[in-house]
Amino acid sequence: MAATNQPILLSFTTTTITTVPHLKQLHAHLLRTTLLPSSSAPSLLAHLAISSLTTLSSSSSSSLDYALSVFTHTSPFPDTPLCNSVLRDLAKGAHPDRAVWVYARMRGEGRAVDRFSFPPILKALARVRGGVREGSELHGVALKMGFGLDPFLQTGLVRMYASSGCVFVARQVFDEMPLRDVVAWNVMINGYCQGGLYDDTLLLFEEMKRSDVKPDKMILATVVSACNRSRNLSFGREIHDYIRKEKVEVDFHLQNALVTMYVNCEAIDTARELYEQMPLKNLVAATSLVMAYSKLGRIEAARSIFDELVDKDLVAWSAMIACYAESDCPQEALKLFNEMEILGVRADQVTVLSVISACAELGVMDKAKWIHNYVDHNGFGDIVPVNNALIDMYAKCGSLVNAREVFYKMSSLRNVISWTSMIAGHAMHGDANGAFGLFDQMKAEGIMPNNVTFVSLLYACSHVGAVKKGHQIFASMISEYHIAPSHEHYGCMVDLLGRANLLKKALDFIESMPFPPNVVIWGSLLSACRLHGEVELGEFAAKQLLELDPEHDGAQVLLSNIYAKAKRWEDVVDVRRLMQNRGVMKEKGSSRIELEGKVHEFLMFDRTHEHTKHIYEKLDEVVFRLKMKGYVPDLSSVLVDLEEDEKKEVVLWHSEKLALCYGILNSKRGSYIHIVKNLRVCEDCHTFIKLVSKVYEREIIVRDRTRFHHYRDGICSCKDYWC
DNA sequence: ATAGGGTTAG
Repeated sequence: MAATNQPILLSFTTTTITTVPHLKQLHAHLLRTTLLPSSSAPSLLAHLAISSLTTLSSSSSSSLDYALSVFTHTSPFPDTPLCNSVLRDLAKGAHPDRAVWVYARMRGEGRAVDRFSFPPILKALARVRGGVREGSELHGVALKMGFGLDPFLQTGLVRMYASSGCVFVARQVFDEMPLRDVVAWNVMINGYCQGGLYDDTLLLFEEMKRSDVKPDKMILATVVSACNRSRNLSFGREIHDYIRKEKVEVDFHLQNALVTMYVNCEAIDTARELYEQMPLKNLVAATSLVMAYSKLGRIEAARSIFDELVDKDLVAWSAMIACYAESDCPQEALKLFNEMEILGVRADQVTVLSVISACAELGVMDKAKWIHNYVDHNGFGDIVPVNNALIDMYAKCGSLVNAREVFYKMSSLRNVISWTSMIAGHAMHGDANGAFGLFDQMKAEGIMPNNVTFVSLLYACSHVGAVKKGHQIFASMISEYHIAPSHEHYGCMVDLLGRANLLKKALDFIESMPFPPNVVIWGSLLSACRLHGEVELGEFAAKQLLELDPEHDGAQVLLSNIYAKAKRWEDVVDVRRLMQNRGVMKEKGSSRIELEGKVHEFLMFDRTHEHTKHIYEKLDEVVFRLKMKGYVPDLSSVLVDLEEDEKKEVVLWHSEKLALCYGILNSKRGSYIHIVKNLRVCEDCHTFIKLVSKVYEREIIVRDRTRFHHYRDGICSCKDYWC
């Protein structure tokens, strides 16, 4: 027996135990063997349990608890130094509450606490919620034992109090310290920083510089991170200068803190320069750069940082996927998600939310169903924000039926965002009554609407021209719900009044605002003027808008539209020349169509599709047949003063018409055609698609920039109240 | 035998 046991024991004592099976195996051996001297077994076992605790302290709680039970069941109970070192490991691990537990066991077993016990327990208590209660008790115990002036104890107390939100008590202890070294200063400074007291952070740092303690790299990292959080670029730069002047060693953490600080203080070029100097690219710095470039819409810059990373973690992947999802590149987002999956990186909630919003933007039912299935099969199905995102996605993919299904399945989990997503969904499909009904139901269930709920409701009103109801909702928002209207609410009202051709009232409304109108508000008025051919007020609105944003392309496009409608070609030419001089580009219209799970994208005049020839032939045929039914191309949206024939071509080659013809080619009578357009559908295309739905007997669903149009038998769900 | 500092991000 001894001969077979010995080598196993030896192998256990010379290597670290890292897994529970290891420990269990050893435990079993020790319990079975009778040959070990009874006195040495417990101590050996306790040591081995410790060696496993070191690595297990950050793993799953069940593994940890097993090792802990081995530790606490050794007899006699482990002595104080042994317990102290266990406390140390537990305090820095993933389950600091277990340190508190061991401390309780220690006391219960009559083991004395010494000055070495306090720092680890305090550290653990600093990381446990509500730990300050036991922490202050411990404070008293330590004072009674005469350790009051022990710098290790005091530093631990400062940290414990500060991280429990008791910064003032922490400061009191700090002020009582007879000797404050760089660690003590760091803990106090960090305490202010974590507590959001950035002014105090920087003040204390200044105070430290006046004392005889010299700042080191760690304290500088803390201070730089305070500059980051408080967006204090100038102080951050000063610290950076100090670091260079004093030749402080810039390690990983410090470099990281500097890059993050520059990124968040919108000094992205400086951040990039520093990043380029890093010998090893750190994930955190890289990810914050990716996110910063994403916010600026610089997709290629974000991607190049991302591509350089060798070991990408989930956050890096998620940031890049979100970058695409938020920058009008839903297909790239899905592609990247797929690559991530192939590499075996497991998505989390944040990733999934980005992917759902990419699917929403794409507007393709096939993909919507795919991600929904993914959600259900990967354990995200009960997460409220995920379900809310699914509701929004289905609405944006044209299916209120599916949106409702998700909504009803949520039952008791629904929150204000779930309801608001449903209301917004009905609004975008022009079902105002559905939206109002949901609102009543929501109130009946006691869910308080928020400002976004009201934006959605007003939006529903403006899509059907419900002027009276809109006023009513706007008033009740203020009086009943005490929500102060924001730019968005005023924008909806201006939109509502403007579309209803109450332009003067819209202007009055703008003038009644308690704060200056913004670009969006003037834009709403301007587009209403375009709709109703109102030149004078349109010019006024455009002038106001361009004063706020001289680069605004939409204003110039709309203004030239108004002039074109009034056949004021010289004015059109002037505006266009202005646009060209300023390099203003009109966003190109594009339309997507989904056929058998494949997405085809068309631009205006597009001739790149493999079936271009057939598509244009079909277009000729469709135009011919529609003309027989009385279709006359409406040229009023054409900006340029061309010959009539040329204008016709410009109108007929709009991307949605090309997509539609491709759809007719590839579908049968009685089927659905689903198109997503990035801009608004023009008036001519609107008429054109209505006629196609009748002549070719197709149901056509078009999502444009602001809403859905369901065309069937020559009629559109928007009842032509749109634009 | 055993003690105090920076892990940041969506």
